[in-house]
Amino acid sequence: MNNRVTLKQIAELAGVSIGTVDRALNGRGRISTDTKQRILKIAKQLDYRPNMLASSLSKKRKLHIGIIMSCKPEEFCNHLIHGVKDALDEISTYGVNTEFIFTDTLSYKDQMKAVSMLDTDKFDAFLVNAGSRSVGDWIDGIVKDGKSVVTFNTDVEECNRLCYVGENPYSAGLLVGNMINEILPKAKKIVLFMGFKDNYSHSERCRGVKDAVRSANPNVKFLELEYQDVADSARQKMEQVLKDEPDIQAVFAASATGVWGIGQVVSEMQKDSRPKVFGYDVNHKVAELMDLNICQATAFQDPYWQGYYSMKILSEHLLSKQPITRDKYIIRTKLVLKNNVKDYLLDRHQYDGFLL
Amino acid sequence: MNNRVTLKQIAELAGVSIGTVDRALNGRGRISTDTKQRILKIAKQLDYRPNMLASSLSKKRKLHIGIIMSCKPEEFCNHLIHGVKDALDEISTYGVNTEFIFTDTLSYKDQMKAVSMLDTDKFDAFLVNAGSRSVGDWIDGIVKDGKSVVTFNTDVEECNRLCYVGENPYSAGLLVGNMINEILPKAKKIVLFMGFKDNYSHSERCRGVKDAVRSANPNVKFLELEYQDVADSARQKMEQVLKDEPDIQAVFAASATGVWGIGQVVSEMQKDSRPKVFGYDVNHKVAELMDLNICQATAFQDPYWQGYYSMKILSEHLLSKQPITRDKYIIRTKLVLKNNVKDYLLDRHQYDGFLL
DNA sequence: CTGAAAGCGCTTACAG
DNA sequence: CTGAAAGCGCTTACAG
Repeated sequence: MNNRVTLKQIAELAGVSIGTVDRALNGRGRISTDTKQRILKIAKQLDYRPNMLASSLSKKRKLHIGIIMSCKPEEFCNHLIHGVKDALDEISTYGVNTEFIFTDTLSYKDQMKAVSMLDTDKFDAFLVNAGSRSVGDWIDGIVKDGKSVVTFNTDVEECNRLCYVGENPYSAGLLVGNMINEILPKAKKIVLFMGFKDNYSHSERCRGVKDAVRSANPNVKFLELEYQDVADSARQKMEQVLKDEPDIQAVFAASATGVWGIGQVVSEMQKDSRPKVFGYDVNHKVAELMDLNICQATAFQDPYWQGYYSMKILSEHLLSKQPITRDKYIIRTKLVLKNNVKDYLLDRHQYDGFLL
Repeated sequence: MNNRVTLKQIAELAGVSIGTVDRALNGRGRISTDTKQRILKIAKQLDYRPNMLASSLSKKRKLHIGIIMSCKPEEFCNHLIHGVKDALDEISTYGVNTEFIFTDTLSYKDQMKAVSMLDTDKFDAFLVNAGSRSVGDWIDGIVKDGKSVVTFNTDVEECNRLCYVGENPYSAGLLVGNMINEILPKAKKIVLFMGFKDNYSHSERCRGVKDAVRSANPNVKFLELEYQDVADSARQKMEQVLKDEPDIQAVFAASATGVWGIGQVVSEMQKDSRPKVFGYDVNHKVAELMDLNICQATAFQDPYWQGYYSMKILSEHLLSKQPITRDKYIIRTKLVLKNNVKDYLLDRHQYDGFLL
């Protein structure tokens, strides 16, 4: 509509039928090279841009997309889910529908168990929150069957996925490390807590923290601990490390679970002997610790938009047949302080008047 | 398509023509109340949701939207413009086109001069970067003519605009104030620089900074200065204030222009006598000052998404005839440190793999 | 290799 | 108050 050129206009100018114009423009069926060239030239001259509405309406396509992800912790995963669903709402009239395949954790075992019971033939594509490197093999198999896969929230680089949509955990770690430098420019000893040392996101976040702190403060010492992503375990490890090393000035925990366990211990300490706590992710417990000045800063991954854009990028690619141009679409991790943490505590991302 | 219910199916079930179903569902023309009720009931039972593609395709509507904004500083405004254009790309097949009305500044005078030469009858709606309170009167006149107005980037609350899309400058100020507290928990004297004291955004940002700092540090003293949003003016005021008050520990400037002027002066001082600088907005000069450890933190407004979503919200409202449900759509202002400032220095928002 | 025609789901005059 | 029909711009069998 508007002033835009249509197939019909091109057909008239070229003296052919609109079916032929379609063949020239979309490479369907057989067409002689010279009429094709003629039509292509006219289309370019007139700046023809196809009307996607009409195109979508006439090809009554059905796309079935599977979403493989964990459903807990709910406080985090619900944001991912809502993002995916909102994107789906925008494109469901184009014939896209989805099926969520939830697992309890992102472990290889859990994900493979869920996937093995799946009739993958029903699906045209998958969105996968790739929890572990080994999922890459499954993805490669799927891709070999001609299906498309986009990873989101966590990535597996060495596989044939189309692209990744999510944070860069190393950069996010640098940012938190930068904050530690601002608050404790002369820290001597810092403890880094990881849920699992071999969890890519956790270890990358810690690597970022270390690199940022070391670059400003080369003599700092780091201790690294694992808490199995369980708050009680973090609490116990924290108690132990405080006994062994009473002079630690800062603690970083790579997940909200760890922040909570550590925060419990710190809250029982004398105010002037407390180490500063730097966390990851936002939930009500973390917010509470920030309010008490126990946790100084945390990081927000924007899971809603990770879900939204992974879904949107995948389905637009499938619908338009246009190639995906980038390997990674990075959602920047945001630094959250006491004062703005409440802005990130939304039951659903867009509630309360916040958009981004 | 898909499994979704169509007008035709409803028509068959109700034993009427699809024209009648359309009249029932969309309140067009005359229709007897009982057939209307019957059709509405069936539609609800079947969960009928109109196919917006088909709807848009058949009503060959043309919407003309005017965008009133300043075109400088370019480093900032280009992000707004690109956001608006990208949103437009997504909806131009729905028959929306736009016209930019650029002014040199956001002053009432400049904006009214541009607007007075405008044939407002051509337009269905306006997006306006409302620079001053007085623009509200013009907006009210436009709205009285039956046109829709959305404000973006800066707001005028007391007028009949549909909604505002942009930052909350007071909250953003709180965030920067929070950062000052973390770095200088015992600051005694802080200078606040505003481009213009009666600029709403600038004064709100400063109010936020003050409130946040005072809540943690009640005895702090504030000095307030104006620099007419000119770097050289900021530089001179800074030199003067350092003479009068050599013991200032922190400076906040409410715009990038001010940060640059102030940063020049600070860079010429001895390292150990330098006050810490906290800024606003991101550009190459601010990034340079951060790299030199002169500016400790700055705030990022996300102008790209302000432009994108203001355009998207306005046009979706016009196209769908659905009411806008919120008065304000807030884009959260992000805290930027030395380490991540480069992630925000993009020629165009989505370049370099960053999405959000 | 090319054309004519039906159809996607909706809207909009036009009859009656 | 209601129906039948044309049309939005494109795609897709089906003829030729």
